[in-house]
Amino acid sequence: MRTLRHYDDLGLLVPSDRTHGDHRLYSAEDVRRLLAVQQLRSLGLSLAEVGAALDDPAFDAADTLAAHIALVEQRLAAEHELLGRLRSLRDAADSGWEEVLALVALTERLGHRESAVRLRAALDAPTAAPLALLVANLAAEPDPAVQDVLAWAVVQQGPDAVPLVVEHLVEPDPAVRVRMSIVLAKLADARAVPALVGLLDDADREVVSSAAFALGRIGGPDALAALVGRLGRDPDSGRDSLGDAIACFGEQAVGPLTEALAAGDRDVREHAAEVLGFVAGAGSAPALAAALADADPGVRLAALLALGRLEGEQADAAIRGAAASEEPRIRALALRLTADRTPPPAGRSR
Amino acid sequence: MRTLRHYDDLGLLVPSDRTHGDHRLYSAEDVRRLLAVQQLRSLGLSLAEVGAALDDPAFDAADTLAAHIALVEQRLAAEHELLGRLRSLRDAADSGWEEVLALVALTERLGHRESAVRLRAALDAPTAAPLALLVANLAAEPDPAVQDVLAWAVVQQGPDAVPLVVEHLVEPDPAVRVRMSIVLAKLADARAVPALVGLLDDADREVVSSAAFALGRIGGPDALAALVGRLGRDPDSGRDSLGDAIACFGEQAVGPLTEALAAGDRDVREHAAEVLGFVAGAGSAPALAAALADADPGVRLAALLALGRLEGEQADAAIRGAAASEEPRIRALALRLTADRTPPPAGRSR
DNA sequence: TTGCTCCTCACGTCACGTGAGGTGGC
DNA sequence: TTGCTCCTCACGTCACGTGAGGTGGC
Repeated sequence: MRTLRHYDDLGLLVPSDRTHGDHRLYSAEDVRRLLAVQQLRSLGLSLAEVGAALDDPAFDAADTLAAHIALVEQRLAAEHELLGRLRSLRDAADSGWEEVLALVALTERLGHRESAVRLRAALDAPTAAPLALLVANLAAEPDPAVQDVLAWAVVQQGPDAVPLVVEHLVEPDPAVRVRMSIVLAKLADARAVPALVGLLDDADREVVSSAAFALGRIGGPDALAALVGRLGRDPDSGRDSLGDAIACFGEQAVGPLTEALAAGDRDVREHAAEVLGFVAGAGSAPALAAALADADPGVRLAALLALGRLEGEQADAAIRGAAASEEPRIRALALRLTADRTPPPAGRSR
Repeated sequence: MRTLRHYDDLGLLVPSDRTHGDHRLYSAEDVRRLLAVQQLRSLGLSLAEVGAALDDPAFDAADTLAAHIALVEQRLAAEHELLGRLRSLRDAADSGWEEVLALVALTERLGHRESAVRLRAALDAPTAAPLALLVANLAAEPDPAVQDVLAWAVVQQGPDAVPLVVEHLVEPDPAVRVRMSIVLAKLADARAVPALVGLLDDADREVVSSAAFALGRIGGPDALAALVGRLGRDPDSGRDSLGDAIACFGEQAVGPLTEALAAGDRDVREHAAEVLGFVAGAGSAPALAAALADADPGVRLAALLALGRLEGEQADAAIRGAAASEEPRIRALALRLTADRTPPPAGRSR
């Protein structure tokens, strides 16, 4: 075996004896050392490192392994990125090397250090780039101007982009999750709903807001149910975006909101009442009128405020009723709302 | 730049002209070729492949890329495995190289092609091996005898093993998922519940069964709710394991099962009735008695059969009542059950 | 005596990096 | 004339693989 001679030459494993005919003779101890060498080599250490590990008492095991792990992690990340690039090129390769070269050139420009170059590349991209490349660069792009162009390019490609964009919703950088949510809002495709629903529990407020916004744009019962399920859970900062998103559903939202107003706990009921005030159409009035009798004063107040935002006879009647409440705060607010609600002139022409 | 001379030597990029002083002169065309070479190199192609790609029209782009992708995937997998080994060795490395060598040797023996060697290694392992190594080998082990020893060794290590075992619940091989579920059943730790609940929707029946079994052993309201949520969804083969698992909860299961019996759809109600017959204690009888009046004949029959498995006065009374049913099938079964239920001799001694 | 194993050089791998020593253009 | 760049060999990298030609033990 050549390897043994190589180790002998290096002085890594010198057989402790030779025969008369100069053949190498390995003792049991030599064999043990050989095993050790092979074991350390199987960890990816170089022969020099192996030699040091076995002979130099100052050569620390923990340090060496830690450094080696860092190195392997780095290699792994590089290979992973390369693999991603190769896969996104595979389809283009059917058209031959020119196509591959053009795409690699475009990729290089999209990853250029000068944002001006990236911007030019993004403007050129839609005609030539495969979707996966655009989406990957959108995720990695730091410059807002270039992001805009890439997002526009992705949205232009239509529904095919949805699964690719959804994959990036799990990226560690919250800004990327926000960006991708906004693109999904524009694509408005129901396949994005489950992943966006997952983001409603995100640790980052901006992410939650943009996911809620996207769910509002996409619509559908699942999205609505998930949004209503969030009611009452956000502190002030997140409430508005959630309400806006639910308001996108219009009349459809009245049913679930009414249920939440009837069955949820205090915070949920209060929030549901608030949001009902933003839902277009008169369907919300009965539920809000009923909520004026809620057990919790905060909910009663929120219901009255919401009624104040609604138009129509039912809301008028409920507010008039509240003006006779025993509760001073409710009474005062109801009177004020009544004053603001100039009744439409008789005949309602306009 | 040495690289240009190297490409010149190889004939990959020969400058189209030289100056009087023999300096290389690269034309615009040469520069384009250089860019192409660098682009293809950045994909990880060798210089020989790059040369062929640029010069040999028969050298297919799609084939080359596909082969290259396969190669990179293979390297990536190997690096990934190496990284796993290195990480599991990192902690041991504090004690020095001897410890590392011993662990590598043990790892080699645990991965040996002869199962006899692996068995010996597994028997030696508990005293020396870190948990992650045992768990990884348990997942990869093909021989049932060795699996048993490794599973035993993992269980011996107690609750620390739980997160490591849980990670392997997502492995592609269903047999591995089953094996890990069984280990989790023995560890009986609540941290495993969410992942096991996920396995209840697994495509593989055996996996679902073993996950249900493990959830039954672990217990807790979440596990119970998830199991009850599966009622009525499995074909015949999966029913028994689900019922057995729910039966592990004893009296605790009566409440959720009663709810399912009242509110679920036909299959759910029928299955809930069946399982109630296996839940120890008399708490099930009232719900089953009520289910004798279910709208669906299958549910009525299942409730009666379940009552037949229960002991106690309430069950007796319900069965006697059913013996007066207008439904021939119910009447016949009830009479038969009444005959089988010899009333306990007066005095109830023993 | 005949295969057979093992021996010692020594070149090749892959894509260059790095001097050593020399030369043309500003 | 003086730096400066570029030139041509040519060795080194990393862990061996692979002959070429020779020799000891069965």
